[in-house]
Amino acid sequence: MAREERAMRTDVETRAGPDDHQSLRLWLRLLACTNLIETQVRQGLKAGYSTTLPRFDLMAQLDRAEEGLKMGELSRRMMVTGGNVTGITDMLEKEQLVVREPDSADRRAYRVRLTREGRRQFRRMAAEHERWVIELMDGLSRRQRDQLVELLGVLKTQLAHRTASPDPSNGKGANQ
Amino acid sequence: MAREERAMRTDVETRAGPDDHQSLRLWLRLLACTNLIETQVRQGLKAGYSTTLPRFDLMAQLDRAEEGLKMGELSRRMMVTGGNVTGITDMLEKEQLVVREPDSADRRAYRVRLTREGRRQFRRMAAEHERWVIELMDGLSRRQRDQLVELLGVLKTQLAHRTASPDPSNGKGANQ
DNA sequence: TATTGTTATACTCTATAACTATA
DNA sequence: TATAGTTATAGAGTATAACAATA
Repeated sequence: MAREERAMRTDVETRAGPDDHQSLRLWLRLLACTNLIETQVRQGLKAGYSTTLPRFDLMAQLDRAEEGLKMGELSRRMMVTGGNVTGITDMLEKEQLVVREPDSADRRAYRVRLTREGRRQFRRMAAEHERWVIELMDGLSRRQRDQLVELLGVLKTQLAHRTASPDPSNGKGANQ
Repeated sequence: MAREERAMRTDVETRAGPDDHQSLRLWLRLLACTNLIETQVRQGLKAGYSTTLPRFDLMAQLDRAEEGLKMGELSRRMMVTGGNVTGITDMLEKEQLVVREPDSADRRAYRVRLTREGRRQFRRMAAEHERWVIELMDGLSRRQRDQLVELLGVLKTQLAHRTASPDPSNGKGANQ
């Protein structure tokens, strides 16, 4: 009988040597924590809802956009190229969790929206997702979590400046 | 002429609402920071070395193992199933960056090692990788980085307990 | 001409499962 | 029987690039 292989990408920090630089250790630790949590979340989404993180992400974007979003807007928000959004939307539409509706102002465009079932399912997922996260984080004190949120906020701001737009002058817009 | 689509997975935090729970905000922020950095690193590895993070990871494991590692050991350390390690190793071997050598003690097994060229290239990559990371982190003060390393250490420890081995009694070992 | 979205293609990473050769 | 590693397969996610319809 076949062996069941099971593996989860989790602790990349094993590749840090003992005398590595502080920033490198920080990065590997950051990555390790993220992978540990992400693995759990992915498995939860798959086991409980047969869905994936990008699908969850797309639905999350729509959940906060009553009037729906155009494909290009989804693409930008998810930071993913247009073709991918088409693919994910196709799947979700086939499962009747989202619909494409014609955009009244631009006949090239659609507005993608959650269906009622889609919204219902997303809310359920999101609530459970939050419970997972809360549980995963509960080894930290409230104060420690606050500190982390704060420090990561600083880091994120710094990173955004460095990474956001390699060439903002290139305002080609949309799907890019 | 075709439009060049470019996208980087970066800021997932856009999916957080204003009144979300603290742990959820922490998680989304963690994910955002990691994605921002990871995107940069991936691009750097691709642009400068035509390689990927998993390949880098495998080479990093080997760099710290003078006598090489068996496939199963690589699999465990990288937290990836055996088939994947075979595939990545195949590619690296074809490029003469690693070699499989017969294991003297077990004729079923190989020891995978970096070639001289592989080690040379890895060291070069690793040095540049570290420079990228240092630069990405340098918006934080030394003290802030220390705090982060510390707090993430706590988090990681907690997570490891929760996630490490779903069933440690199952000592089937190896490729699993 | 430029933009919106789709299609087609290709590649990497991943898991599952069956298979082989040794142990 | 169990383990080491491979092979085969399948699927998701991603990017690139060309395309049709509309602006």
